[in-house]
Amino acid sequence: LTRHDLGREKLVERIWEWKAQYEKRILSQLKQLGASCDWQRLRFTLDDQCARAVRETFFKLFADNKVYRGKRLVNWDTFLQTAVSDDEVFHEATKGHFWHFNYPVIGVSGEGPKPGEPTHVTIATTRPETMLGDTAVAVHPDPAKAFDKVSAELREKIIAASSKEKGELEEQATLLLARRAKMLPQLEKLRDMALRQVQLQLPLTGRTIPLICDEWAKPELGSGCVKITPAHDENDYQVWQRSLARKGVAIGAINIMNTDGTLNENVPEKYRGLSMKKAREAVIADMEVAELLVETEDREIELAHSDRSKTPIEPYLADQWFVKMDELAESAMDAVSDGRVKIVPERYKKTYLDWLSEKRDWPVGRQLWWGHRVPVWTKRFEGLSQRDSIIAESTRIDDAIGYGDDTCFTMSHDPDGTDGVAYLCFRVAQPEGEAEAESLGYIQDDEVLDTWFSSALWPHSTLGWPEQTPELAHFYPTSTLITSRDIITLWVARMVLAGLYNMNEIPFHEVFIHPKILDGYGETMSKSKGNGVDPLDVIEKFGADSLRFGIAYLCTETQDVRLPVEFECPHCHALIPQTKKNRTLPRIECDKCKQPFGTQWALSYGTAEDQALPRGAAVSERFELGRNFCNKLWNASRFALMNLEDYKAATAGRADVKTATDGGVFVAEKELLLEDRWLLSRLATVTGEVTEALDQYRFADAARALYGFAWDEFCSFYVEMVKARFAVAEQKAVAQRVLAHALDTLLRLLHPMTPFLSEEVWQLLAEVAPCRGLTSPARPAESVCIAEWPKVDTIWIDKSIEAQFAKFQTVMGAVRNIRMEKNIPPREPVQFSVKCDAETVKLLKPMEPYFLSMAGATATAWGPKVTPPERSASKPLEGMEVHVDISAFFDAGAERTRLEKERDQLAKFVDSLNAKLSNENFVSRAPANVVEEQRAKLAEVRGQLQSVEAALGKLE
RNA sequence: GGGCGGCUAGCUCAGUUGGUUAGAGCGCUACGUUCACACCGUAGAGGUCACAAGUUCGAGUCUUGUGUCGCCCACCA
Repeated sequence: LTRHDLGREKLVERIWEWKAQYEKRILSQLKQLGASCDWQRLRFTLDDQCARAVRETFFKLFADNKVYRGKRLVNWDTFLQTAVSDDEVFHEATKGHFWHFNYPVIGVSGEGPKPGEPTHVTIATTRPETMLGDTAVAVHPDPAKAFDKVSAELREKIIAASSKEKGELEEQATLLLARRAKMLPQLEKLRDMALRQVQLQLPLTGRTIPLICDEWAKPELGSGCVKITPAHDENDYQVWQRSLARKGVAIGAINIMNTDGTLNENVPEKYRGLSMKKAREAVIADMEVAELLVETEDREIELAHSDRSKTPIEPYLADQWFVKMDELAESAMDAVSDGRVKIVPERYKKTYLDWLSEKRDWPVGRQLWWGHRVPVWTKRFEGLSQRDSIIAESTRIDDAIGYGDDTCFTMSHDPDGTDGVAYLCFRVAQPEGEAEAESLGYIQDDEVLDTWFSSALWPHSTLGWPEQTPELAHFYPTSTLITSRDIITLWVARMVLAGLYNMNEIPFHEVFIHPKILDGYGETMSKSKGNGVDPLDVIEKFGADSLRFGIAYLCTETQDVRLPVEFECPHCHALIPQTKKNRTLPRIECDKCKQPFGTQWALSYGTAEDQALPRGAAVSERFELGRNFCNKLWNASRFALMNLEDYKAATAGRADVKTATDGGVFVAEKELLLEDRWLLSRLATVTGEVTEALDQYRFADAARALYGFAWDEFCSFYVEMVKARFAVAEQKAVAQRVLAHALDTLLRLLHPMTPFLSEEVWQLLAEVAPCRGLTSPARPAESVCIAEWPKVDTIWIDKSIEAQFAKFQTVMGAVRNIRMEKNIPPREPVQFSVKCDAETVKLLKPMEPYFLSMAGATATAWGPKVTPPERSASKPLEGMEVHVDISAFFDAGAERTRLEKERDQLAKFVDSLNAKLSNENFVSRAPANVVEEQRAKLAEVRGQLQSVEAALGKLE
């Protein structure tokens, strides 16, 4: 349905119906979540406020002389915005024809062509119907020069071209030369005719049009002459503009199209009311009858197409409201240049500044029927007397309303006389004033304002402007605007300039431009394409925190994100990939269970049967990451809570304690085990990383840091280790305190990304451990969302502790690795020994219980003099050797294979290091520390290689 | 046509100021359900970092060019 089918009132009614449907859905979902919302009140408040602010702004601009009436070409989507039926619009995308027409020459003041001059000018067009709006035919002002220029360009191309393309290009050059020889005299003759202002007969219309000179005519194409239709073609429009700027012949512009896509009263009667497509047929037929159709040529043509209807766009000339941008744009540029508004990432500053620097006036009118209507009433006048009476009337209207500040009256005159238009603008809706104006013959403008006009006011209009509300005073300017890059110019720039204009103050301090989510094919998700995911479906399937965390995880600085979409079969829960084909279908059959289900389209254009089908959700597997993570967190939290039942807070003020950053106290330092100090160090480091990442809008970095820490360090190591300590009475209390504290901090850090989960655990944690904290045990906030953001406890950050712990992890990894490679059954106990220095022994010996619980391995010996058992699998590590006794599983062949593989790898590494170090350039030019590092590495790896070779030798 | 960005494992993406043998999740392979978690655990396989030239002792990282995909703007950045 188009607006013409319905009429304005019905259309608006329909839109409200659609809105109401959406609201109902949202409301019911809010209810399910237990939320309440006075939606009606909110909606009307916002709508009223918005309308008021729009009118106020427009009035200010109008009174400030920043609004004017101008002309521009509007790209008209004939299919979507007009009443013509589907078969009356052009659908061909690239196939088309060139029609060659002859326009008779009637010379200067009708005396006909001079002897030797052509009697006809031939033009070619892909859109014959537009000839009814022609206002000139153009020929190049200097065809010889134009030919030379094209030839020169072609020659440059030939030089740069590959040999394959060369032949073709050279052929083109030859043709061009031949054409030049043949056509130049004729074109120069036409140019001379244009200079003496020769007129042509425009067939079918009875009008005469001038032959003019303009660079748009291309001597190398067609006949070298081009018809000019300024009201329906962008390039012709430019020709018109140039002709106005030049002295001499100024051509006109005739719009031949109604807004419903039919021809208007500016064409001869027989064509009026025809659609453009029908008019084309008629024009061609009539030209043929008049014997002015020279030939028809098949051609591939490029036309601008509407993104939505896929039909070609019909440009047409329209009178429009413009807002002058010079001062406004300047103010918005300054705000960013001098840093009052900071754009993140910074490269988008360029987009913003470049666009504004053009200071192109903003056409604010739109030929739609929904939106804020332009609050201007107009009345045409002819002659001075009418003009004077209109001025008198305007005073009367003012009087009728009673306050003159709220109306603004201006007039514009036609360029050529005393006729013109009077404009009345009302500041606020004034039924009496408007009625008075209408009774005097004023008509309200039919256009509505660009949607970005009201959007530009968003930061202050939503806070009640133009009233000076407390909200406005408190919240304006806001802190950060978060948006997508494709509306930096449309929205961000305009919000800044509107804010500065209305409020005299920027609307926000920072603008964060986030990446954009695309579908699996790299296309922008959109409702009309049907390739989106419904966040509500994602929440239904994966959970709200999973969605939120998943999005944060994807929010990297540079990249757009591809999100392959799948339908979830409501019957068997299989996932069916969304394809370009199935994404617009109202019903789909499941690949797996072969049962049909409905999609989001079932409601809009499915049959009743489709609508009755259960709906398949549109989701993406990429949110599994978030779901798994949340699940992991939940289970780890459950474990912690279970084991904190007899938790006792630490007592403050003990003498033998480590003093923390803020002077508070915890447990004795000597009570803390290596793993505690490792965890606290990591926790402090990660807190710093997350805080910094969030401060800089690096959401993915924050999410990744938390994911890695929570899963690989907190769960996989600390929680695993703490299990063993809970079994030992005297170790339990300290472990509990550290665990409670770590979980507490982790929840605070996670809260921005997993608010529901962290809040739930926070509440449960408060039950078992109401008083917690490292430095000064205290009762935390009653909700995590108001809990203080964790500070970085730098006192715990200890790189040497982390390095020591890494040693433990490496040995653990080596033992596990050997177990797997030797196919030792998981529950089979093994024994191992480690050759290492005395310091490492001190470090690792206390960890023996963990080797048992986490790798099923018992240590038999530690120290520098350890020798491998008779039948063992060995692994060289940095400064250590791990030997696992595998007498029960010994397989000499397999062990040899493993060692040989290891040897080859190490040998390769040694070679590459050797090569580097024997390169004199490297040794002399690289920084000393880098060279030293490489040397140390080489020594280390050589040692490892030797031990592998020794183990191999022993096997023999 | 101009501007911006992407191209790294089968897929989706990280990769700081150039410096060890380039990482993660999913998927894949093998093994494992007994004490938080199979939405799990342990281990493993998998990469000519789009291509070409250059700078450098050394390039995924810097420079230039080419290809390709995407977005924005298009008489003008």
